[in-house]
Parts: sequence; structure tokens; C-alpha cells
Amino acid sequence: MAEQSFRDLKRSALQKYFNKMNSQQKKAVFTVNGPVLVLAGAGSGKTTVIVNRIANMINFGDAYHNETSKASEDEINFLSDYIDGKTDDIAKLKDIIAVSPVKPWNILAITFTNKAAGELRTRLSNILGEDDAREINAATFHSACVRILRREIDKLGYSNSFTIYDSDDSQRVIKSCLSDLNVSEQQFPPKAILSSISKAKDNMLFPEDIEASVGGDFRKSIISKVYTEYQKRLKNSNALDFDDIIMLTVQLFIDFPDVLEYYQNRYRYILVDEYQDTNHAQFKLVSLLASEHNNLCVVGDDDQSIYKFRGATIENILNFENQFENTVVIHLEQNYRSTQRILNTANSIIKNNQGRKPKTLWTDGELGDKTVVYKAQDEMDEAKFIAKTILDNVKHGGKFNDNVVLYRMNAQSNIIERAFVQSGIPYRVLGGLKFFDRKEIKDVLAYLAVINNNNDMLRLKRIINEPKRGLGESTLTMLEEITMDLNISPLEAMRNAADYPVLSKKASVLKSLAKMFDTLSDLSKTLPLDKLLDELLDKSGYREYLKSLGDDGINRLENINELKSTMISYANEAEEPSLSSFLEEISLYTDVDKLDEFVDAVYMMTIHSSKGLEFPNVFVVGMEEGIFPSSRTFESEDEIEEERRLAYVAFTRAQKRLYLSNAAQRMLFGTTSRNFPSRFIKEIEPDLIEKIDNTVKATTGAIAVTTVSSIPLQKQIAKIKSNEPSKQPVEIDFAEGDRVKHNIFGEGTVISVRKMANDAMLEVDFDKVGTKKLMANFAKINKIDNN
DNA sequence: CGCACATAGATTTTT
DNA sequence: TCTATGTGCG
Repeated sequence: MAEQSFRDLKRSALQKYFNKMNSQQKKAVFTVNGPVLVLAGAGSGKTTVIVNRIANMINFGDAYHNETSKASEDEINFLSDYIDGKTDDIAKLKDIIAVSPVKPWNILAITFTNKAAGELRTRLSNILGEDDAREINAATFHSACVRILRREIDKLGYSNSFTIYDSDDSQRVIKSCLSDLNVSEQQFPPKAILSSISKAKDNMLFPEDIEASVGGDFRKSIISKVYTEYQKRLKNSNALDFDDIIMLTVQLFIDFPDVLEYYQNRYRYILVDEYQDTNHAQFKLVSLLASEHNNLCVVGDDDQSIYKFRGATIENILNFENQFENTVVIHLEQNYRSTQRILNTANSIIKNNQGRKPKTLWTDGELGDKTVVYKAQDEMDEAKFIAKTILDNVKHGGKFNDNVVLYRMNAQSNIIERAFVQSGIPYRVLGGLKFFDRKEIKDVLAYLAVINNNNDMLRLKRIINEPKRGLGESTLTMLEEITMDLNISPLEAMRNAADYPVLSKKASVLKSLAKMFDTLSDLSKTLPLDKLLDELLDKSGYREYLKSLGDDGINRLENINELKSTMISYANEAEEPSLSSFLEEISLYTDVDKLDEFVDAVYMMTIHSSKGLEFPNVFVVGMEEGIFPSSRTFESEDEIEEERRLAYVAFTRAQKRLYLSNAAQRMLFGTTSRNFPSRFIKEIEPDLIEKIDNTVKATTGAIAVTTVSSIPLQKQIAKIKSNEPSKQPVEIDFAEGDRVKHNIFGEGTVISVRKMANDAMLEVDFDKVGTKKLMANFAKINKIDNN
């Protein structure tokens, strides 16, 4: 009897502890052991579930389901008191009910982006406290694998100090392979080859596997040859591409069971977010790791799988229950984001997909407005409509950043930008040229890569003649040949350039360049990173060179300064800052998190990059057959389904209002075409829609004047910028004495503010960790309101 | 070697 | 239509 009531009390206490969650969410939180599949619809509080589940594991272990424990009268009284709200002594609660609580370091939580990993860490830290949170390995697939490979990769014949090539680096290697193998780039575009290789690696196929499957296929035989050569070169340069990071970790686990066993015991509890986006190699990785303890929880939404083209296999989530015996499946269908009408709109289209697990999002909240479907005369009219509607929304008390414009492809942003420029609407375009893709940033990073690793031929090639040093194609080829033939580092060859007749003409330049790298390599051991960067810019002449470029050069120098800020905040936050670890962090970093809640501007982005975000008002433009769905997907039902999921993702970003638009006539890539309205519009139940047809007015003569200036966008922007009194300084409103909160360091008081470039260096006395210097714009730091 | 001009190619891209 | 690349000349 006592046991029975203890179990019920224990459960009630846990229910109370997690009382902010709905019953399905709680089910996910309490199911700690064994395989768990959480099908988390859009806006269903997925991250909250993940965070609370981990908190439950660490605080209470398997308390909810465990049947064996018993309790004293005293303890039973305490539980009753806790449930009645008479006490909130959590430490005592843990003491009484916890059953084999999980050690934080036994948990591996995998996400897809660094941003998601960072958010997860912050939220874990808030709920569990920093000490426990720090011990949890919350990382991306790639960074988790890199950590493993740094320790173990020598077993696969690589050196542990390998470098990581980004897709740009990879493409350069491919191009150089193609030219050496005499394969024409026209016939075999490097991009296509690279994606074939990537696909192979996603499926754990090594060059020899591809070679074995060539048969009589000419195309395949070429790909196989290039793949073999490409992989050879990567290995010679001791480099891994993004796909290698996963593939080689899996291979390591397959080849070395003792290594696998070590990590199985290390990570007894595994959690994977966005599981619908995993590829085969990632599936393999996770199943190997989980196969001993079988505590694998995956969270995802098959309806939001939109990365098939990148190798994601939706089957991973659809088949999870078959692959892992006794899986507990939990559906999260209550939505906390959108109005019921928006959810109905989304539901009404997604139910047309065959390959999905049936589910229906619902909300407790309001019904909301109907979805507006605007039929424009052409793309300018569409853009004007959006601009006008946003201005309207703002006039009625909204903010610009309540609005987002989503499109199928980046090329569609241009015309809307123009309309915004003309209407004076502030906007930000996400995507496009990324910060770390800028030439000057890549150049500087290439310098640093060579300083860090003298063997990095690829990076050396990039900057050997940047700024111009008279070292051209021919010198480079010679240098590379000598390096390969004699198996020495390129710097070694450069130091002794005079000894090689083919290099003798350029010997002095090469020698002094080698000397410069030697000096910088030495300095790198003692100097802080930002100082090293300064030295590098001066000694290499790169700063001089940029200055000589005029305005554009100044701009680029500013970008380099931004990199410097990154270095400073890295140095502040890293436990053991070093050049190599900085480069590693950078190599796995992309700037998806440029979205800044504090800038009041309309955001524009592709639907793909909007996944995971939410906005009050969402505009989805170009809802036309041929554009969305893209004409390239017409033939295959599978691909149409992926487009439909994309539409579902787009619609479910909206909290309050959803606007869909299409144009009767549209100019794209220089040619005008007439597209039918998207099938996805037709799939929406008619009574969910409010139609506005601007093409009708046009035929009756009342033509809305919708001229959008034909001056090229960049010039228009430049003109507006030059009219501005000064380049708008980034708003830095930190002052001495302000209370601030930082993601990692917690709360503190600003003790000094020093303005720099377009940023400010803050010195903050943190309550817990003491004084730190941070860059205002780069560090994730916010002011706390005093009222 | 460096610049001016021509030309292809243009879904989507968490690392 | 735009823009990132490649080629040919000075």
C-alpha cells in the first residue's frame, strides 16, 4: 500500500515539477531509457522538450517509470507537501525520488547548426546551472566527430592535426584534379562531381567502392577516377572535407571496436535533434554509438524534411520504429506559435503528401485572420503590394521586424529589395554572400592556415600572390611539383628556392616570403591572435594593398576588423585559446545566426533558411507553378512532395498573418513568362483564404501604377547611402554601470566602454567569473532593464 | 602579370 | 537580368 502511494506521489511530484508542459511533452520528458521517437510538429515546443528531458535525466533519472523504490513516512509527507506547494526544496525532492540519475558527461545532444547547439547549451545552463550544463556534450554532428577524430584519427593513417576544408576548398581541389586528369570542366562541372562524391560519402562509399560499381558507365568511371584522386590529395594534405568528418568517424568505429566501445560508454544517452535531416552516414554513426545502451532519443518532423537534395534521407525518421525495437513514439501536435487558421492552411496542403506520418497541428489560441492570397500583375506589382502592406502594418503599430519575406530562390529577392529601397523600408537579406565567404576574410584565414600548418599547400596557393608579388601560374606549378616530388613542405622548398634552377628567378621573393611565414609562425606561439593578425597584415603587405584599393579596400579592412573582433571574443571565451583551435572553430562556423532581433528591419530569406524561425507576418512570394514548386521538380512525385513540405515550412513560420502572392506575368533571368498560380494555393481550403486579385482592376482600366525604378539595385542603394549624413554607426548603447547579461558568463556590470571601428570594447565585471573584455556586437551580450 | 571584356549559368545549402 | 568566372591582349 505504501509502495503504491509512494509511486503515485512521486509521479505527481514530477508532474508538478514539469507542470508547464502538456501531457505529450511530459511523456517525452519522462521516457528516459530505450529508443524514443518524438515527432515534433512545427512550433510544438520541441527545444523545451529536449531541454527538460535532459534536466529530468540529470535530476531524477528514471524516477517516473521506476517501480522498485520505497519511502519512509517522512519522505511521503514531504512529497505531499511539495505537491501542495508547501515546500519547494528541490534538493530534497531529488534525494527522495531520483533513480540512478544520469551523469551530464554521459549525454550527447546532437544538433545540425552551431547556433542550435549554442541555444541548447544556454537553455541547459539556465535550467541546470552552469556546472552540469558544461559537462553535457551539446554539439553538431561535425564538431562532435571532429573532437573524436582529433584523438583517434591516427588509427586511420591521418595525422591528428588534420585541417578541415570547406566546400570552396574542396572545389579548388576538384578543379585541380580535373585539369590533371584531362577531364573537361564543361562536360563534368566541378560542382556536379563534388556533389556525386558527397553523396558517395554520405552513403559510406569509399573510392574503391565506387570503382567497383562502375561497370560500363562512362560518367561513373570519370567520377570514380576524380574521387580517387581527390581523396588521395586530401589525405596528402592531411585534410578532411565536411563529409569525411562523418564518414571517417563511422569507419573508425567499424574498424576499431575498442574505440567504439569507449565512446558507447562515454555517451550512454544520445539525443538527436532535426532527425529528419540526417543522412545515411549520420544514421550509421548514431546507431553504432547507441547500440550498446540503446538510449537513443530522436526528435524531428518528417513534414519539415527539406534537405533531401543535400543527402538527407527522410526514411531515417519514417523507419525509426522498425530499426529500433520497442521504440516509444510520441506525437507533439499542439502548436504554440500560429493561429488556428494558419495551422489549417498548413494542414490542408501537407495532407496531400503520401510519404508522411499523419498528424494534425492544433492550437488553444485564437482563430486568427484568413490567409491573404494576392494575385499581382507582375513581379513589380507583387513587390509593391508587399511594401505597401508592410508600411500599413507598421502604421498600425507593428515593427518592421514583425515581417519577413520568404522566397524559393535568392534571385527573387532583388525586385523586392528595390521596392523596399523606394518605399524607405529598412531590410536585411539573409543568405547570399556570407561573411566567411568574403574574399578578404578567406585570404586572411588562408594566411593564418599556412602559419598554423606549413604544409597547407591549398591555402598557400590562395595567397602566395595576394597581394601581387609576381608569383604566377608557372612558379606555382613548379613549386607544387617540387613539393610533391621531394615530399617536403612548400615552405621548405621556398626557403631553398635558389637550389632549384626552375625557381631561381623568383628565389629572392620566395625566400623572403618563407622567412615571413617562419617569423609569423614563431610569433603565433606567443602573440594573442588579434596582434598576430595585425603583424600578418603589415608584414604581408595585405593592409597596404587594401588601402591602395580606395573605398572598397577600406570596406574590406573593416570586415577584417570584424574578424579581429571575432578573435577577441574567441580568446575571451575559449578555455585554451590557440591559433589552431580558432581556425577549427571558424571552419565549422557559418553565419546563419546573423539574424539580429535588435535590428528593426524586414528580413528576407529563402524558405530553407527560415526553418526554425517565427515571425508575426509572413509573406511568401512567387507562389507560381514553375517557381514554387520549382519546374525542376515537376517530373518526380517525390520532389513535388519535398516542395510541398517546403510550403508547409513557409506557412508554419507565421504567428499572426500569412500572405501568399503570385504574379500573372513575371520576368525572371531576363525572360518574361506567364505562370499558373501554384498548386499549393489550390490545395488550401477556399474558406481559409481572402483573395485579392489586382489583375482584374488592370483590365478594367484602373491600372495601379507600379513602376519600380529600373536603376540597378546596387546603384540605388549607393545613392541612398551617399545621401545619408554618415554611415549609420552600429548602435552601441552600453554605458558604464549598466547591468548586462552574457550567454556564457551570466550577469555583470559594465566598467568601461571603448569605441572601436563600428563596435565597442566593453569591460564587464561579471558576478561569477570576474572581469572580461568583450566586443559589444560580437559577444552575445544584452542589457538588463533595471525597472 | 594584370587588366578589360566576354560569357555561361542561375533552385534550395544546417557543416 | 545579374554575377561570378574565364580568356586574350597590352
